[in-house]
Amino acid sequence: MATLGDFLRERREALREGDRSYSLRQVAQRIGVEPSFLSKVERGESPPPSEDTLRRLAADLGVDADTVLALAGKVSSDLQEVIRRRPTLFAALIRELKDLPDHAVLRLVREVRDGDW
Amino acid sequence: MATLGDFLRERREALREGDRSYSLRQVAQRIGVEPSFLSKVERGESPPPSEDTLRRLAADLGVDADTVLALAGKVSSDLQEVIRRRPTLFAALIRELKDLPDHAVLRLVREVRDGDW
DNA sequence: GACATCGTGTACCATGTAGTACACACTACA
DNA sequence: TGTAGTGTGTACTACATGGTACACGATGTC
Repeated sequence: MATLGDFLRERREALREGDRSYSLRQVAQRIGVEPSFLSKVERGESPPPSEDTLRRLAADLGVDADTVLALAGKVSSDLQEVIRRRPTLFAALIRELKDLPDHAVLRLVREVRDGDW
Repeated sequence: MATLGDFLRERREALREGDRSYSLRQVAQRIGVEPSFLSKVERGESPPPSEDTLRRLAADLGVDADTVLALAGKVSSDLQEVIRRRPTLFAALIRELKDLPDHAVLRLVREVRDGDW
């Protein structure tokens, strides 16, 4: 699995091929941090930004926020809140699904979405 | 919902009815923190302890660790890791289950546990 | 060849986290 | 009636978090 920094830098440089506004400086300005800070984040020299900053960054780069947060070692606060509201219930579920293959979990997601739960 | 401090204090004092070793000081010593710190935690005057400390405390008091962590505004690190490994997949699932009633989620847990997933 | 833009290096900082250390006053009880 | 144990108040601390501020040299572009 790529590191957060590599992932962000690769994505930004890819976008930059077709759009000069994806320079480190301009992205930094759009998401509201100092260029030097974003530079350090992309090179893994700084501990990852806050959830809010990561979300703005993910949005600017057009990538999935949950993925970026995961690479930063974080879990979205809205998911955490769902778990905190019913901790034993969701803990049981997640531990049950821990080792299931993707397709099985996905089947579950669809079942819930389509079924009359 | 009770606060962390109230929950811990009530539980400890209940245990203490039948066992003098559940004084604040003795519990503090068993779980490896200073009595003054545990006192502040029980009165909500200190930000919640670390996950490790909360786990030792939950174990000593014979209560569910996930519940205690939730009251402390935290989510068990092993659950977080499960999500971080497959962030989009688990994010989709959890958001799907967010507003489902307990019995529906529980049914899901059992289905997975018993079925051939 | 001037000027803008680029990424980076260095120094700094406010706030939060997760506690320790120790003295104090009260209660229990033998 | 002393002494052992109880909960609490005050002061302090080391480290992590999440950044800012600004100068620097390289690059590109007109």
